[in-house]
Amino acid sequence: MERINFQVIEKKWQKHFSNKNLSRSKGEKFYCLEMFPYPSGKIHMGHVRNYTIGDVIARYKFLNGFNVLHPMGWDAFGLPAENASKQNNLHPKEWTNKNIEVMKSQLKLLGLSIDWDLEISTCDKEYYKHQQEIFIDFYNQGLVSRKETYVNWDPIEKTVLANEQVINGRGWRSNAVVQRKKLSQWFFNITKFSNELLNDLENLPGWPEKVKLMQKNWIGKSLGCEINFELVNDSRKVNVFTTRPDTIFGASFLALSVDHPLNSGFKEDPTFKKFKEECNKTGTTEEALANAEKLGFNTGLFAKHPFQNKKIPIYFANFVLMDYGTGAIFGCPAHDQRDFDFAKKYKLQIIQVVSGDKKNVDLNEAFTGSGILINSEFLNNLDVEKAKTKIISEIEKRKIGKKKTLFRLKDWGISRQRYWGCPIPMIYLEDGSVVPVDKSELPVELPNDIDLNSQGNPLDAHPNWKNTKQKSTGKKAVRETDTLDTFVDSSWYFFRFCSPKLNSSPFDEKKVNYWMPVDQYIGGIEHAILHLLYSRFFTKGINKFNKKINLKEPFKNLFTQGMVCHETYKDKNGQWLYPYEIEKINQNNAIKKSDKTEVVVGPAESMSKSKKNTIDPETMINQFGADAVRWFILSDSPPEKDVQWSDSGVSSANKFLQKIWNLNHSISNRKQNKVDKNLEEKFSVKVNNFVNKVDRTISEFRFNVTIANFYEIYRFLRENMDKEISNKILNESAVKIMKLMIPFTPHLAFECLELLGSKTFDDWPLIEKSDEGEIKIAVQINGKTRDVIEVKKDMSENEIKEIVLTLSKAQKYFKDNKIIKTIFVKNKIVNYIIS
RNA sequence: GGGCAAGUGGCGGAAUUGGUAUACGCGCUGGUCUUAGAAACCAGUGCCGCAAGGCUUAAGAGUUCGAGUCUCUUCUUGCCCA
Repeated sequence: MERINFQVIEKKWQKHFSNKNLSRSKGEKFYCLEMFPYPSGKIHMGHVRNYTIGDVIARYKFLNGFNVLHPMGWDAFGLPAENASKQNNLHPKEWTNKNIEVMKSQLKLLGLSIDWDLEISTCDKEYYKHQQEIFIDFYNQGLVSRKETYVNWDPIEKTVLANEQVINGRGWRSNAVVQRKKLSQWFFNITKFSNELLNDLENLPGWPEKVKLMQKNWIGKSLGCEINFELVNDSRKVNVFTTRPDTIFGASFLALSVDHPLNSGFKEDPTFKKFKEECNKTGTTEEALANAEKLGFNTGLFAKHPFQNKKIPIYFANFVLMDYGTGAIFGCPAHDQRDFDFAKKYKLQIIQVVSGDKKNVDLNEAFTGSGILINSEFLNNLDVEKAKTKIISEIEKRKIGKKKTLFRLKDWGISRQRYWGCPIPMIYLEDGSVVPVDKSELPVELPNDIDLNSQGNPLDAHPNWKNTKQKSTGKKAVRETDTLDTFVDSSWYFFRFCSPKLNSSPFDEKKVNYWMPVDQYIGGIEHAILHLLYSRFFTKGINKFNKKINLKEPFKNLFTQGMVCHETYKDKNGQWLYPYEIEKINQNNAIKKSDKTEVVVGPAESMSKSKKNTIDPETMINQFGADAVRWFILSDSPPEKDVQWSDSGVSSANKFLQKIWNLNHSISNRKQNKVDKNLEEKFSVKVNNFVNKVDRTISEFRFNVTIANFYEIYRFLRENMDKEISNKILNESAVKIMKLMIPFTPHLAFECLELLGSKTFDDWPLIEKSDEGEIKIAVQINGKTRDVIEVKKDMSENEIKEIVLTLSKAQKYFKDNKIIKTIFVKNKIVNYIIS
């Protein structure tokens, strides 16, 4: 058997790829982009899957005549670099660049069709200088603002923590109790585009419905109205927002946020102070608010019901927040669970105003379904939707409130008290004004000489850097020492790839108008909301101020691939073990290699360092070859679903690729024997059908099915090697099939094409429609399949009946029975209904 | 609690979208070759049954000549939102 050395051919063809990209002078453009990686150290299997999927698509499009852009870069700013620096005493820049070198070489081992001439890195000043320019443009467009908000503050680290860095109310590293602190922060006014971000989802048919739905829920548009409540014996008013104005006749209390202005009379009240403290302990997430025990502080004040002669008590409550709506609600216990819980606790009235059957019932919980209005004066007998419309128009007529749309989406806080990020290009003048840095001074460069072990933000502790002058006036100024959230870096990198070397501006509009939008974007579902929403916001922002850009959405088609999973292993002490530390005895049992003790085999979970269930891609490539790794990671599951890594799987991929080589070798050395034209024709038809199938399944992203097809065609070719088929036809067929394999296993495919003497390496086999003369049809009796017969295509019902009654296994069913009815579907089935 | 998915052999998964259920791969069993193992090759592998045959797509109903696919109910799992 002929053997092939994968290491040798992979090196050979990678050298060949390195001076080629997928661009063509002719052909429609196709921008294929995978989410760029964070340079954490080494690539992991998730990257392998993501970039293999992308490579298949990029190569497939190229082979089909498209002019393909397939770039790669590095999402290179971020906290891990700072942490690693403290541990290894290595500057974040050096740590990051070292990782980039390693990961780039690993990606090259995979044989990806990436055009490395376009490589960008977000921590490079040639990149972030343009980001600062865009920031200033956004600022000038009113898309940037400065606001005071509550943040998670770590008093030991003296820094702001992200929500996911707060564990059980403590800092993840310092273990200090996290405080809610009010800080002045920079924001992108993403809410200015709330409507567009929501409505334009409808123009994205190439996005998964799931992702669109998640974004829709995140933006959270709700229609409702504001109602002004007058107070009893008090000139102040409380403006309330509600999405259920139809339940106004069920209102039995008002609930206000502790930060509501009405608190002015209570600020010195010790009970109120204690209550407010209690409220601050409750988290701010919607989930925490819903689950927390409902607490109230009775103000002793009353509001007048706007439609009835009735007094309504006013409470401060822990489940109402100042930054949603107006910071005040009216409570309708019968139809909102939180209000219901609250009313039960404080013994407030529960008035049912919506009912499924027009009757009052004793409610055990809030009724939130739809129904008919009751106990509601002029709204009675209307359904919920009609009642909403009517009450809103009534409220507007009486000038006590107005219709209002509210979004759940909040502005995007972008200030981070970190060193390793893009400096925010703003300065503070002595007169208190805050202005952008002059564009001619960009970039505001990160200083290299910093002390990462200082407490708080290192930039704040760097006086030389911090103190500056305004260029135009020469006035003394202090720099903003916060850096940008790293989500900003990844919100426009796809623009930069269109002209990555351009120095004068962030991008060349002509190139952007040619290449954008990204035709196929590929990445993990975990970015379904934030990264994709922010990128859409940036595109809309750029579109707003740059009139040369005509682009509403950045990503035409989106594909979200599943994760790579692996079994987990624990030793008898409950310690996680790496796969290489254990030995499988059978499917469910394993032992530890070092001491032969028993190992608990856990279910497959997404690969993570903490569970030690990771497999190193480079080790696998060295052992089985890059083509086998690529092949396996696509073969076992549909790409959108999770895939379970298995060593036997990748090993069998390697064996199969070896067989493919061997087959091609046999074909190229085959001795010609007799030729049967008829047989040869049938053979060609089958090969053609296969080409069709592969083409279809690739375009549908069903690569696991494509690979199953390759196994079948291999077997078919193998079986026909000693049949009466000409060398010419066999060789042509093999060339076709190897071309189909280029997107999956480029090294092997090219090596085989060279062996077969192919003249071209950059085209796709013709998709010819071809008919098979003979087809199989199912013979059913009373709907059950009793036989399958092979007949000529398009054979008539009568001809088939003849065959069924004389030759098929089904004939016995007709002996004592009459045919009552026949259902005949040409070329598919015939079904006889018999008595 | 709400929304959205999904449920097919020992496992990963196919099924031309209402027309041969279990393709293909893994695993397993037997055989050939080999000093032995590995590799390679051949055969088998949904369940029950010696067989003929019967049963089978989470469970149950419905529509249909025909349902993994459509409808309803229930159960389970996953994700998102609360």
